[in-house]
Amino acid sequence: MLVHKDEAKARIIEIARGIFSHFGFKKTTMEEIAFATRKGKSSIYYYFNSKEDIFKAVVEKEADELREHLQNSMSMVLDPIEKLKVYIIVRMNQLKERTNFYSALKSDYLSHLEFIEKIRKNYDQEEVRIVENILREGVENNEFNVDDPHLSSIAIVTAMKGLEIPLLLDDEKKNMNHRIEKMLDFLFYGIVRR
Amino acid sequence: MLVHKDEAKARIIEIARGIFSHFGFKKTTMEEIAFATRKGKSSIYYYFNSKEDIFKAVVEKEADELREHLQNSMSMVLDPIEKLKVYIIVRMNQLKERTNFYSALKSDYLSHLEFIEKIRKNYDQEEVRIVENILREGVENNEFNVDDPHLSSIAIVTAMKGLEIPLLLDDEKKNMNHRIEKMLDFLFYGIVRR
DNA sequence: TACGAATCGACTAAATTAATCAAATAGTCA
DNA sequence: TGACTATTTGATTAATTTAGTCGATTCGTA
Repeated sequence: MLVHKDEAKARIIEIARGIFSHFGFKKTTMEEIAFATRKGKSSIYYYFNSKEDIFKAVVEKEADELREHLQNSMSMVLDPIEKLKVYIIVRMNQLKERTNFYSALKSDYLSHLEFIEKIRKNYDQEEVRIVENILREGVENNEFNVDDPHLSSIAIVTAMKGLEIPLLLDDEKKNMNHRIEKMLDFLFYGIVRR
Repeated sequence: MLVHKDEAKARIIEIARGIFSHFGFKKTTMEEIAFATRKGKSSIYYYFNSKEDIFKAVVEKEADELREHLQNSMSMVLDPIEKLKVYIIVRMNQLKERTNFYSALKSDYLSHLEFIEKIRKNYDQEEVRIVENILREGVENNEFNVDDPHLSSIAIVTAMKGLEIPLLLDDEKKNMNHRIEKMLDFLFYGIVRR
């Protein structure tokens, strides 16, 4: 019964993901989620307390998958320079694939909603930590020349955010990899100990 | 002033088309249309009397374009057999390209709304007339073997509608041309005078 | 049968939204 | 300029929509 319930929840999350990704948080109604899951609206509330909760679960699952993908990719690499490179590239490519989802969120220009911001900030902090760890490793290995890893990691993550915008807005996803490589060159030229 | 106003209307129609095509009629709000056109919501009402009116204008424009495309394609062809073939193929391919628009409409399962049905029926009648004319031509040329062109044209249009559904629902657009050809074979084997 | 798990319909309070209107602003031409 | 029209807008409202609740019903199963 416990397992069964979790299965049902997972199914709701997955179906809701599809709807949220197309219509965004605000425009997605509980009734649609219910209808798509072939349940009554009230049944959904048996599994989740609110629309927000479903949305959080969806985003968390999304984040989990991204996280996992990143960890898998990085687990192979030891050298901090390569690690940072892989991290950024994989991250950007994943984002590229998830563009639909994120652009749907943007289309609620309700994005300012507290809890969305909160989720976002949490995830940003996690990213900063990951990058920071890579930087520290690089400093220890004497490969990086960074005096304030924390501040630097914030700068790098911020730079990545900056690259997200043209990625989400434009459809010039083709030049993207090229642009990322450029940025990496620039970044390393300043960071790597010569 | 008159021209200027029409330009503004045309611009609103075009921008609204984009929003409708993504969110469907119901989920699209006047405020969004206004925001996207960089106008106040009330300004939109200066150009259109209602949301319905905007939607009608959008659909009409869409239909006009399809019509024009069909006429262009058919103007080249004289033989009724070829004409019918071209008509069906072009029509289905156009529909394929416009799938986004139509599938957004489906996602309002408010599609039942009277006026959407009405628009649809009007357009269906027009299609029946076109096909009917082609059939009559074919009968006169002694190429077709059809005793009731009107009824037959309804049958053919209905068959095309039948093909629309898998086209809209599935994403197997690849097999589509193949399927259309099959249908045409079947159709002609029964229709063409041997 | 009994008992908890799951579903559902009916309902409400709150939020959203289409449409209106009167007032403000921009544009034009004599 | 000033008078007149075209356009835009903010405030408002009436109607609709929707998130969330609750009590009742059905399902599964032991």
